[in-house]
Order: sequence, then structure tokens, then C-alpha cells
Amino acid sequence: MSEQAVTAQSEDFSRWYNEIVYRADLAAPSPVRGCVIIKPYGYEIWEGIKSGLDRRFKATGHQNAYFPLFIPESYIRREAQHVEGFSPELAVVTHAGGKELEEPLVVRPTSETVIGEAFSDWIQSYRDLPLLINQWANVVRWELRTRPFLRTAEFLWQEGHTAHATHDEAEAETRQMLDVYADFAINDAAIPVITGEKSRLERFAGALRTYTIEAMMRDRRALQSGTSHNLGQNFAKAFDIRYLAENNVTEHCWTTSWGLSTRMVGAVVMAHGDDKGLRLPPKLAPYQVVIVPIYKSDAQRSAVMDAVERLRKLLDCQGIRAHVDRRESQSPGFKFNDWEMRGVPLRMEIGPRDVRNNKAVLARRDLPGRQGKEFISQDGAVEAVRRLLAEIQTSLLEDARRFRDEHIQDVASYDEMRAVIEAGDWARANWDGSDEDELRVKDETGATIRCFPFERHKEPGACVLSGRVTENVALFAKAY
RNA sequence: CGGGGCGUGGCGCAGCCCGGUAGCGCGCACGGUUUGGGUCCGUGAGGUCCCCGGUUCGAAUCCGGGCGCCCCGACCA
Repeated sequence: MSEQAVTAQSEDFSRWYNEIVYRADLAAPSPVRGCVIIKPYGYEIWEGIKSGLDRRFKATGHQNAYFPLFIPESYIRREAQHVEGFSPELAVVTHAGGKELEEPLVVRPTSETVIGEAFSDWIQSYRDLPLLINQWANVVRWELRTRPFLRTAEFLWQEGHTAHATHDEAEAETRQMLDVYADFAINDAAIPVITGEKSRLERFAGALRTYTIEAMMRDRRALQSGTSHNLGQNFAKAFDIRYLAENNVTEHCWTTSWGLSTRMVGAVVMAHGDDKGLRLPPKLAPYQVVIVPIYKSDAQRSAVMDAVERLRKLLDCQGIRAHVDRRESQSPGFKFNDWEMRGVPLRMEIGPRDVRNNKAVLARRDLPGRQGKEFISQDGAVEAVRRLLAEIQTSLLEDARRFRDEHIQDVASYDEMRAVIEAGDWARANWDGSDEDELRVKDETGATIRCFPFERHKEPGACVLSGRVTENVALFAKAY
């Protein structure tokens, strides 16, 4: 990596990102254009994301299920805005079983339609509500340009689909799940996301309202990292999802959907990475501690490996994910660099000197060079590791938060906004513009409205474009 | 679909302008050396130079045509 430092220039950063994704063994280039190959190390990060989310979904009463990969083309057409939004990027199966199908099957780009069709059968009475379902699945959207994890033709995600009796319940669900995402992003992924509502233009095809968590990457670009949609009664009407209320009147349900994808893996890479490669938050790191043994002679090796194995077991018993790098053909120095590149939060070095003194060296990945090194006694290893992992988890979040806050600027005029965007930062502005105004901003600055943040950092004021006084505050940024 | 670039061992590239029988780095295999911050040395395996046609005694190199891929933009989790 020495020849390619992370810089604030997105062009360099993109190169850094691609290289690190492949070198750290998160993914492999796919023989099928734009599709995914996630390698074991990258997949384990995804599994960490899955378990963090699944735990939260269970706590909010959601249950997992699985729906078909194929969707009859006619389903997609039933919700007007939905077709319009997705049709350009659909992959369609026209032949199967050796002959042309009567009705083409779409490879799901998202499952509102099939799940809506199923829900209409499942739901009869208000007693069946709320219906809270999640599915872990892969979906396909034939994107024009792809990047590993951030945008691939096929990606893995979870999509939650719920049905409720009232608008308010659906709205509460939509907001709750956004909060779940934010909680996960902040506390597990150490990414200080900003929650807010999407503009009309950025809204999900067919939704009443779309909420988002927006993350700032190390090159200051924004990444939409999860979304939650209040679908109103649009899909309920299109798929005839109705229930009989207590007063014996038939009503349409109010539905929601929300999703978070393997893009989150890319978000972790881009939000924390540095010149040396990945920096993984301990909660998501496949290996939290890597133990590198150091020895010269065979006698030294057996003494060192005994101590190493003892410590590994100790950590393992405490639920700490520890890995011993037993490679004989690689020097310790090589291993240090290798694991730093792969983002392991903590490295434990044990050599003959340490064995003699009952010591070990711990090196944390979040701090540069010597600053991160600490001598500990082997007896206190578990405690020290536990303490440092917690500190690293916190420090990554704080580091990212500081970075984020330094690069969001409040602006009072359109000129100011252009300058801030031009410089690469995010601009926070009073906004009361039309769709056309929003498009104009995109055209002229390259920035889009990431969201109208829930957390207000700005007083009512004049819209930077229309000049009308408004309470609305929008966050503008260039996005991935 | 618009603009730019590139196709040469597994990967990254040089060679092309000015034709002469294919080279470098990484990786891989084997041997030795080294191991507290990316060891070093030696030996070796591995190539239809994207495809088709033309010019020529001779084409990776020149000419014509085709194909593929990447990057920037439009679309997007």
C-alpha cells in the first residue's frame, strides 16, 4: 500500500478501495460482469452484520421467512411507480424447461410484490396484524456501473416486510426499523450515520416516505447504508392486502419495507480504512485478535507455541475470536503487515523474550505505529484484550464522528453551497426547493439531497435556492 | 447510449513509433538463508502476444475489419 496512500481525492480513494477489497481477500473479481464473489473473510464480516441485525430483529418481534427468487412479470406491473422505478434494471427469465414461458419471470430486484401477494392470502382479520416478516436473500438489479460491495448486479441483503392496521402503526414501524439500523451502524459497525428522510426524488418507487441512514466515507462521499419505507396503502391496494376490522369493516393494510445489504461491508471498509488497509470494528471483525508467534530455533518454537496455544484457548473460552498465524513460511514482519492490511483490531506478539518474562505485546490497529503497542503480562491477557477491544470499538466510532463533523458545513447561500460541495464536504442548508431545483443542484454541483436529517443543527432560514423561508433543512453531498 | 483508454504467462506491466524469432516485477514450485516490522540468494515451471484478414523473406510491432474489457457520465441499496 505504501505507493498508494488514502487521500481525500476520490479518484485515488476508489483505486485504494478496489485494491484493498481484493488484497484483503474480502471479494474476488467475478467472471460474470458486475456480479458478486464474496470470499470467506469478507463473508464473515457479512455474517457479523447479519447476526447483529438478526438479534435486533428478534427483539422487535420480527420473524424470518423466505419467498421466491422469481416474480411473475405481471406482479411488478401492478404498482405503477414500482414498475417505473425498477423496469430499467430488471433481469428477466423468458425460457425455462426447454421452452419459452407463457409469462416471463423477473429475478427479484426486491420482494414487495411477491410478498404482497402472499400477505393478501395470509391476512384476513385485524387479529392477523401486525404481520412482521423479514427475509435474508439475494436480489438482482442490472446496474450500469458496478463496484464491489457498493453496487453489484446481484447483492445479498435482508428485506423486512410488515403489514399494519393503521398509518400510524406503519409509520412507527418504519421509524423503529430505521432506528434499529442506526443503532447497529453506530454501535456495531462504528459508523456514525445520520438518520433522516429522503426527498421525493430519492424516494423508493411506490413509497409514501423513505427514511435513510447516511454514512460519510473516508473520501467524504456519502453512502446510503440502509433504508426504511412507509409504503402507505399503495402496495396493499395493488395486491389486495385487506383485513376485517373490529367493526366488521374491510380495510386496506398499511405496509412497510426496509433493507440493509452487503453494501454495509463496503461502508465499513470505506468509513474506517487508512493507508495500511482495513480497520475493522471489533464487533464485526472475523478475527478480533491475531496471535503472531516469534521464534528462531525449534526449541524456541515449541516454548512459544505452547504459550500461544494456552492464550488462544483462554481467549476462546471468553468468547473472543482469536486466530493464531501458524504460517512457517512467512516472517513475523510480513504477518504484522498482512494482518494490519486485513484490519484485525488487535495483534498479540509472543516471542522467546516474552515467554521468559511471562509477557506479551499487544498492538492495536486503530492507532498508528508505536502508539498502539503495549506490553502486558500473560496472566492479564484476557482482561487487557477485552479492555482494548472495547477501546478500539469506541475510538473508531469517535474518529469517524470527528471526521464527519469536520466535513459538514452549514451554508446560507447557493454560492456558499457550491463552494463547499466543490471542496468535497457536505453542505447543510435550508431547503424549500422543487424537484426541478434539486435536479439543478445535482446538475451544477454533482451533489444530491442525502436526507432531511431528523436531528436539527440549523435554525429556520431562507432556502438557498428559492429564498423562501423554511424550517426544512437538507444535507447535500456527492454520493456513491 | 455519449467521452476516454486498454487487450502480451495467474496478476501488474514493458516492448509497438523505427518489423528480425518475447522480456521485467509480483506470485507459484524446489533448495538454502532469514525470522522482535513487508529477508536474501540460487534454480525452475508457465505465453494461441484478443480474433480474422492483408502487406512482407519475416508481424506483438505496419494496414483493414471484428470482438472483448476497463475508466468517466446517465441509472441505482
